Amino acid sequence: MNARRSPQSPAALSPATATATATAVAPRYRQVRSHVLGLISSGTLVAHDRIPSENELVRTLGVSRMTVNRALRELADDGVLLRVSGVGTFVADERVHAHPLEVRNIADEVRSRGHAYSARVVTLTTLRADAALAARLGVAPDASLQHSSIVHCENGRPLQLEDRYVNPAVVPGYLKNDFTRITPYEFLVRAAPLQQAEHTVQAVMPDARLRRLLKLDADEACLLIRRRTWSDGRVVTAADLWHPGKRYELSGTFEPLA
Amino acid sequence: MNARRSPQSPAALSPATATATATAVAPRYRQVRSHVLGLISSGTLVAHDRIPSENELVRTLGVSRMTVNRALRELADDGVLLRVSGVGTFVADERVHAHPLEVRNIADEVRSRGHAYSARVVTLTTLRADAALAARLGVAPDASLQHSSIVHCENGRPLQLEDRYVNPAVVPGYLKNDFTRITPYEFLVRAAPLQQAEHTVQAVMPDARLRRLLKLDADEACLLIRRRTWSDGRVVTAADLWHPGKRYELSGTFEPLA
DNA sequence: GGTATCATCCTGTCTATACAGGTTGGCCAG
DNA sequence: CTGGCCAACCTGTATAGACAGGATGATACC
Repeated sequence: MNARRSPQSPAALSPATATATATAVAPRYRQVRSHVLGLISSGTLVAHDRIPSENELVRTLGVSRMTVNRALRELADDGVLLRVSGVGTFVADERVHAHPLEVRNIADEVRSRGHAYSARVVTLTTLRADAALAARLGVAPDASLQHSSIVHCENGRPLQLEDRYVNPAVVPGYLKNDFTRITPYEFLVRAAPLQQAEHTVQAVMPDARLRRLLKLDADEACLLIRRRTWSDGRVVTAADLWHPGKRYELSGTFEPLA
Repeated sequence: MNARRSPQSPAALSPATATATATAVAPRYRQVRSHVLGLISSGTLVAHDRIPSENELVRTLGVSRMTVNRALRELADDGVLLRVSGVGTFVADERVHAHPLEVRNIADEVRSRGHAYSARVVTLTTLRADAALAARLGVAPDASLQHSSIVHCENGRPLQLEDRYVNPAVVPGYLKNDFTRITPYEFLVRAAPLQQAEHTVQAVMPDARLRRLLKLDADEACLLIRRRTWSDGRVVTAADLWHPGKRYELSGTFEPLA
């Protein structure tokens, strides 16, 4: 079952090689990438659908096969597409997989998959560190900490609950941000250069709060990533990142230096 | 065949495409990648050093510039190199942003904590690959595979259930081992050098078998690490590593920048 | 019916060539 | 010495053409 035929494209992409239009034009392989992402985000193609073959895209978009190939290969690297040699290229299924313990901006990750990012702020508070938090952030017990609790969503579905504690002595003004417009990551990396990070990964059973905020199924486990980041030898922030077990996995390749 | 008669040069790479050697030859851009990684791991080049330009590598390695370009671009994407348009390509700083999951011997891990390691062999069987397993190991459906199911214990308590599938065409004699005396890891790294590994990490709910073998609490989630390792371009083994959520976590720390 | 073969399509890789635009260092004129 | 110009080099992108090898369906043969 091959399903959908190629949705007639409005012919070629940018004004071909019109030399230099005043404003910078995205590279062609980027335009091909956007075109395919558009087919997915518009709903024209959904998971498991076959996308037009490289040669079809060559004809409809008026670019060379190597250019199409690069666009599709990168989308496959990003997990958006699945390529099967000799068969075709398909829209990957929904399971989200992020890179191994990497410190990245979740909004960028979601957008790179061609999906809509949104955030919901659950709570923003200033609190006093208990013994565990004080040890985790390297501050005195009872020190003042800023705490945010934010749900990051992909296409409106919860992808991560982020419980974050920030040491105001290192980065002041954290709670003044509008976290529906800027992610904690974006603010913090600008405020304090990231120099060291520590991760732990655990599987946990969700409590009632988690089930509610992440809209979890009854029999769904949670992947918990706990992260601390340092700048200038001091802990900038500690975060608990909770992910729905059925829709999220870490993945990555490891290549020993030859 | 042999389209690529290579204009031989001093330190060319593989013997071009010598038809079908029994073992698959890595693509040329992969060989370029390995060559550059070798310069770094050998200490010939260190952080901030400039690496040979694309055209130099073209001359030294006897490949086309597009092939070199792909290798370097991918290494830059991985954060190994830093490319500056118009200037050159440099070895990047030590990585702060990513931490690969390493492949380690669980017996060493346990012993390094000063604890007693023991293993219980649950099953050892030869079986035929179904479609999913065939895809995972890159073999034909119905191909023969060797499977081991082993519980690794720390001080007598289950720490990991390892479900492992081995391609006997790559490493024969896997099931002949006494896995209470040698771990699958120890046998396999000796039989086939580890050249690449892929991991995914998920949180899952345990089924009855898992609860029994890992002696899990009723409300305990499971951390599932799925790993594939390659040698000479072929999948040596695929493993499902199940860990009790309450007693296991992955962790990693990144060194500060110089 | 079953089976073997072949044409066709697909992705994956590789090459040779080309042009763009940025950077750098040297050379020359003022 | 300074400033401007330019050649040489670098990466980034794009193209056309080619072959390899897997997958697939049609066709011819037994």
